[in-house]
Amino acid sequence: MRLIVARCEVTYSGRLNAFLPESTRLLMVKEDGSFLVHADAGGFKPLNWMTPPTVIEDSGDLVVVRKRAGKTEDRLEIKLIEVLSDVTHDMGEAAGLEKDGVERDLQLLLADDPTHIVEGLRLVKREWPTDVGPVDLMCRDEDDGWVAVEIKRVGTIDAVEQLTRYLDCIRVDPSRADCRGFLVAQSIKPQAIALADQRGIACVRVDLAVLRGEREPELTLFAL
Amino acid sequence: MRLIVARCEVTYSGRLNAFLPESTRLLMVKEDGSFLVHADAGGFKPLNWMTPPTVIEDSGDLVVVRKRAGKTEDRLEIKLIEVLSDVTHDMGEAAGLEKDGVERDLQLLLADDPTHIVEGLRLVKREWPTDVGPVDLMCRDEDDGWVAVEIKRVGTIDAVEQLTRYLDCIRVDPSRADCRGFLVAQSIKPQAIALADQRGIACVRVDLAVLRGEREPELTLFAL
DNA sequence: ACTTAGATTTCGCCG
DNA sequence: CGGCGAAGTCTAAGT
Repeated sequence: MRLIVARCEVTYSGRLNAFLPESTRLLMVKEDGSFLVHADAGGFKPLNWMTPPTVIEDSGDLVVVRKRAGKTEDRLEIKLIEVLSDVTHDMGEAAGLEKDGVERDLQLLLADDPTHIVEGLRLVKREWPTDVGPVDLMCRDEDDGWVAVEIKRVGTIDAVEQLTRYLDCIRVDPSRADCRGFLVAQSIKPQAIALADQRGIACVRVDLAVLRGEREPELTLFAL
Repeated sequence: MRLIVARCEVTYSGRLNAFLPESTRLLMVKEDGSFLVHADAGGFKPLNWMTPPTVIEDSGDLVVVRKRAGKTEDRLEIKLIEVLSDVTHDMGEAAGLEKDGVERDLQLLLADDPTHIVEGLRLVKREWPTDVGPVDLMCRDEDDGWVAVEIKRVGTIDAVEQLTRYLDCIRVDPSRADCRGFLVAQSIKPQAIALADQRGIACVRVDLAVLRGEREPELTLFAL
């Protein structure tokens, strides 16, 4: 990885056009061809960047990063006015990132015990296929009625649209014409709830810690 | 900006949990409290990060970055195994980024001259409000018929869904029951065109350079 | 190669 | 402050 700290001007042309006037910034050149321009503020996002594959030309006072993007070309030009530092470090190969708590984990926990969604619910199949994509969970309720469940970390209007498409598909089969829909998420947006109501889709909020049994539900009615 | 190159382990807990085993990485501490962990590959996204406001504690062999996130706390722990480099640069104040060519620019240009969408079209209002969000442009055609226009940089199936929701809402008013829908974009996906056709929504491709009058339309029929 | 859906999405605007 | 929509979104997976 090469790290250059320099006063510079940056011009980007490609999917849009952008210009950065003279200032001191960090230029990062990764081993895989990634190129990033970072300011000393502004959170995790670079001011400008280019993802691999790139071609980088460095003529000393001008760095040009290019990439083929369809029929046109993405181009990043950095005019170096004063280089304050220019070092290269060998970092070896990267080690993998292990994550836990994303949508897939929610789905596995709920598949393991669908009663967290609604009492008496039983899993028929995870990733139940339809013509327009797989339903996260297909279940049966206490009365043996079909229930299609869409799981999200954050429930938005798009999730309701997605579940609606599935239900349209599922209900074509007369034996599943009465299939109900559930949107299950850690948090659900008001507009999603409104649209779900319109379409007769139920919304359920779940808590990751409760699903794991690390914490008791806040409300336990008539616990026996 | 402080730049540390070190062999380290990283643990994140917050919205999810994540762990990075020992490897050499770049730790970036920005003046505004942003903290980033970059590998020597993987594009513009850091492996781990935290956006301001943060509290950073550095005990020499352990760096802890903390942030209040609602009722819980986000926490990033970096166990330093070997520090290869640790330098700080003063970068002064940041200079603003100027962008051009995003959806907003398209919308302004088309609002200024809707005839680029279809001959004879006149603007009634930009960001015309409905119950499910604002329509980009509400117009009238040559015969005084209502026309709702959705503008995107890239027209996808989602854009058609969005415009459909708007139209459902708009057409509730009997005086606008015949309102037509237009999807206008620099490029439109084949599937979006197919769905739009099904729903009687027209698709129009526009060119940023043409809108600006920098270039003539490729096809001029019977130009007078 | 193209499309779909997730992401600690982030970011900016507007209420 | 929260909701909502755009983003040079990026990225991984499926087709």
